[in-house]
Amino acid sequence: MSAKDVAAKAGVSRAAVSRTFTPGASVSPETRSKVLEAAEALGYEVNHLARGLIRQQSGIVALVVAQLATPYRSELVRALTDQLQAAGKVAILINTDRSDSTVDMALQQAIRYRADAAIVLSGMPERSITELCHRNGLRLVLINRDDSHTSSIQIRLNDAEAARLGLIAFVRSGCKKLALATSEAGTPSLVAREQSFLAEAGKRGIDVICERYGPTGYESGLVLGERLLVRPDRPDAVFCTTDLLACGVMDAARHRFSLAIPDDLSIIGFDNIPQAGWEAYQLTTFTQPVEDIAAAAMDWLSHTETQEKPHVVHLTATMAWRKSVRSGKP
Amino acid sequence: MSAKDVAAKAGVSRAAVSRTFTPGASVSPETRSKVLEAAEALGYEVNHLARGLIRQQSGIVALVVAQLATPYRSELVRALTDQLQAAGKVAILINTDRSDSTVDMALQQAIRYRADAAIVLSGMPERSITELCHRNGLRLVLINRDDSHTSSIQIRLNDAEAARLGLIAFVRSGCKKLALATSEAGTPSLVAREQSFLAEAGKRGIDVICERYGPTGYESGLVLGERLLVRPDRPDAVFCTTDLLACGVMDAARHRFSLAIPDDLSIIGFDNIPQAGWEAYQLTTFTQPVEDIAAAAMDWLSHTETQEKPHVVHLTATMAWRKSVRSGKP
DNA sequence: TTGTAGGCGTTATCAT
DNA sequence: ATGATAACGCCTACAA
Repeated sequence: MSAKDVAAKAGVSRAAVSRTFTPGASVSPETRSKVLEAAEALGYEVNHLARGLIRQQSGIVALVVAQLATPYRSELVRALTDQLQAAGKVAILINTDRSDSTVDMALQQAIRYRADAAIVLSGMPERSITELCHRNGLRLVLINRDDSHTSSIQIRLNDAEAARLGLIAFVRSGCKKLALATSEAGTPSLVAREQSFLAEAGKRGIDVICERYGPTGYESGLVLGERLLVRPDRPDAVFCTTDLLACGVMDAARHRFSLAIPDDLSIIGFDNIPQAGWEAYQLTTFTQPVEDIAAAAMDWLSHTETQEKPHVVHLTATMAWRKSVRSGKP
Repeated sequence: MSAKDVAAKAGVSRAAVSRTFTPGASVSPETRSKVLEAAEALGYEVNHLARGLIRQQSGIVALVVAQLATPYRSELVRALTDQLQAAGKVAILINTDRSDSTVDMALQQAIRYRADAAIVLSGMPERSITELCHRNGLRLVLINRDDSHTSSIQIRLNDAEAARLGLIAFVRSGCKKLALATSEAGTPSLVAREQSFLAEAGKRGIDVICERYGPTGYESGLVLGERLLVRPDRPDAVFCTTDLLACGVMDAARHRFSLAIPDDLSIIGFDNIPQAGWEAYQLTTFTQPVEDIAAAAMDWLSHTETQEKPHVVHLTATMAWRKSVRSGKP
């Protein structure tokens, strides 16, 4: 089942077989068809391990991700694999849920398989590992990460501007008592949203109740909702740094406090996960441009000229208006 | 950055380097440490492409999946990659959303990278491709698929028994007018659930309204709910072959027909996706044993003795009682 | 325990 | 256009 076997069966040299499977190589139509026929008969498939070895590029791209089962993450991974495949590459998926140091482990694994690039969706690689990647010719795509380094690209969102718009929406709709709900994850994008919301409020002299709890998931939202709504100075608007948190807050408001949304409480989230559009939520939020993110990564990967200066791409999450913010005037 | 470089720096032979990185090889502690030191200094990592080439096993396992962004699928993929990594393997993710023939393309890709195995979560490989996999030593794990073949394992659920239990639950709670909602996907597990529900109803002389529409997602559930609830003989219980469909049906009932669940309408789903546990749904459903599924796959993969007889593993989805079925007596 | 030599399946270079 | 030959980086007898 190797090229040698095919060559023997077709009565040609191994080189001829190789050329047949190399786009743009010079083979006569006759030998080509002889080779193809023999390959078909033998069930031959080119060995990409061997090919990668000699070509010095494997065609492999590593996807480093935590919390894959989360709506936004799975959507992004889907978009990424989709576009990667369309470009003739193959994705290896590395899960970093177990421990925090595993982002570095993941990158090491990527190096061992001589991946052409690694796309990091979660966690933060150590500087030393980043360096190691660079030395091993592993290009890095950092999505919503902070650290920058040569031979890598960062893809960023307009988190700050979005959060600012969220605050303005609350103010315009006449909300008086504003709150912010976030998790303890402290990832760059979450922090950016939080700080920008707070900063804009401060600029306008508005007080914001700030609550922070647990991991970034639905259950944390439930807890955050409870904490916020039990207060004597109950807020009438909550900006959640994530849709999952927002869903939790909404459910807490409705089912534990019998509040109506948006009449008693306005909510804004971030990500625009599928559930945000479900009838039960109809959440006003910001859309993660997953296809654009994937496209930006692909675009940079296809530009093989390894620019030495760090590269940053800014993408924008646009507001998706639904029904979780009341439209009344002050 | 190859073993040769490390050997030179450490003043030993290439073989010594190789042995240092091969668990259970005989190296003296002194040479070992010399090698490790040199490797560290040079940033050396074993090339798994080359290793796979000579060992005849790459350590790669392909995950073939469609609709990755769906809650159940992403959960399963997470469990699979997790356990794969724990076993020292690496997962390549192949997305088959684009066209139907791409399951075969996916398997071809897996062969080209000399994957040790492929785990198929979606779609159905052609018989000829299955054969090709076998010839290329690619072991196949089929999850909830029909076709069987030598050198492959099937992992199945108790779909039929679960559906039967669902019907019994409806009957016991005094529901009179039963319905079944499913998609047009026609995958083996969906069909099994549907037919078993219908069969048990038939055995008891109960009529079931059967509605089928679109892909297996929330939006289809909305449509199915609408169709079912607009009927003059409106059902008071709906078995949905999937939680996503169930959520859609529930939302249609509540928001388009102002029905209360479970008082006016009882619902049972399947999968136990995270959303089924959300306060807004509290859906009674059947739990996909994702960790067990992954464990079963891993277990079979670790047994390297390639049994020639096709192997089938049966796992059970247990009922998760929540609040979408009324508990009243007839 | 250590080093030497051969081969895994490709592709690239160089003749022909 | 085709075929021989070297090389990619590694592992594994085999011999020392």
